[in-house]
Amino acid sequence: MDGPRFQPVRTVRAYERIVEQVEQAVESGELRPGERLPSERDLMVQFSVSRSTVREALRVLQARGLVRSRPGDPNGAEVMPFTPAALHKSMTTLARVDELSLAELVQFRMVLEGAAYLLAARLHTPAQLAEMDDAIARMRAADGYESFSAADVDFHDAVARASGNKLIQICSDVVRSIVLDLIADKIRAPEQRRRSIAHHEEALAAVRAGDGPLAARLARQALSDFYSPYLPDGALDELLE
Amino acid sequence: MDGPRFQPVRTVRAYERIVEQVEQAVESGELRPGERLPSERDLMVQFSVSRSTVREALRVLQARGLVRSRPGDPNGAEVMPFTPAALHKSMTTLARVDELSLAELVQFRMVLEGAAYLLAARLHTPAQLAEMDDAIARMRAADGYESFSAADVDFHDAVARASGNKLIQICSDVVRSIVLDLIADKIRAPEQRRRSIAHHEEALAAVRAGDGPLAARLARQALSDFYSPYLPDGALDELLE
DNA sequence: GCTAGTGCACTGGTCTGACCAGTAGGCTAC
DNA sequence: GTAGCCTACTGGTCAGACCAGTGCACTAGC
Repeated sequence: MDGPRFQPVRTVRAYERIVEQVEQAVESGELRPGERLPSERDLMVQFSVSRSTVREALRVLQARGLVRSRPGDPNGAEVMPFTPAALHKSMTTLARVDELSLAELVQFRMVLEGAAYLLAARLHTPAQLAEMDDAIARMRAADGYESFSAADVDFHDAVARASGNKLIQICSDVVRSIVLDLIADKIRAPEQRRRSIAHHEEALAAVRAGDGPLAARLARQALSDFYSPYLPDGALDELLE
Repeated sequence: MDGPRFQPVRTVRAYERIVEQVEQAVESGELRPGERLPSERDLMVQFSVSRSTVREALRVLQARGLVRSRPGDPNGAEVMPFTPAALHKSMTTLARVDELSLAELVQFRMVLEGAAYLLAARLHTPAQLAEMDDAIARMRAADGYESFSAADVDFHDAVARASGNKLIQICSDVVRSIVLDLIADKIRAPEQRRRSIAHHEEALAAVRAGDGPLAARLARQALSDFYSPYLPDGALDELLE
């Protein structure tokens, strides 16, 4: 049985080949964000396929967030700058299909935010600290849950950016929005906001002082406090050293 | 200017409506993995659209990993169990477009693996420990890079599973394969393998002893050692407390 | 001369109807 | 009873058509 090692043949659909080619052009930088693809009618000539096939390929590319098309646009589809939308979508699906529990999501947030604070404490710039100060000020001034939440998101985003790691930033953002979405219907007591602000201030002080481990621990603690009412008892304890 | 607050109208394409409906059916559990969608010709009747529109919707659903279709199948498209394939794809794209540096990816791995070890140290089962032992044995017995790498992956996967957090497990897996892919062309000295095995054994001992923080630190250290040759000096130091 | 308005030539979105190569399951011939 | 064929499906692809939009060049009015 040691004859020539044949590979299983993979029947490749025409539209997949188109997707591959365009994808590769984008990834190699040959096609840059903002540039335009030829029109569908041009593409069908270039790839010598029918328009349906071109369109199916474009649908896949669009689902992956690589291009966007607009009806009536005299140019072809636009190559998009990267957005975490596709990442967000697939993670949301993962969470919705109930493969993921809320506890797992919050745990993941604790891990990511902890890392973000740890890094931010060591790498922050004065401008980023100012952003965090500003966000906390807006949290304190907020007159409703919506404005409070917006400022809160801004704060966390500033920390994530200060971490210098875009992947941490993106994933934090995605997971945060999923978690907030899942508990959106639950009521948040205004009293919780005061405690939340205090937590943020403590963590920010640690960041400012350059004490990464402390900042990380405070961040995890704050998340645990905030979300434990929605979770089984002790679900997050493992991450609070 | 305080008239009725009009919402900007969003023109919804027909195929998007189909995607939404099917997606919702899958997420709500109305359609379970393994079940079949009606055939395209049936769907065009049910949605009262043309087959092209149905097909474009199916392409999007397929790109999201929700369904799969096979030519000639007398049943319709199959609803897929969740796979992180879509997640993997979008993260790979993110890395390929050069939005992400190798350093950021490895940093992210250090964060995730650290968390996995921390949790695994506290939650592991005897069976999972046995899997880790077995993987290390196979690493030691490996006669080539390929078998070594496979055993290595098994080890890390066992740890990730022992963490009890599927999101950590999936993301670790995705990021690991991306990183390995990025440095695949670089040569790994066999001498590195011995050191790697020693690192794994140390970390496993810490896991077995239930010392999560130690296991996490060792795991991060091991990753840092392994990848630092491919990275700018000090790129990972921030995560080694 | 310059601007405001109007066509027009294009775009993407959708539809219709057709053909092909596969597959599975029932039917027939052995 | 079984091996093999037949048929009625499937998804993949093609061709050609229509529509509602969009941007731009051109023109009519100032």
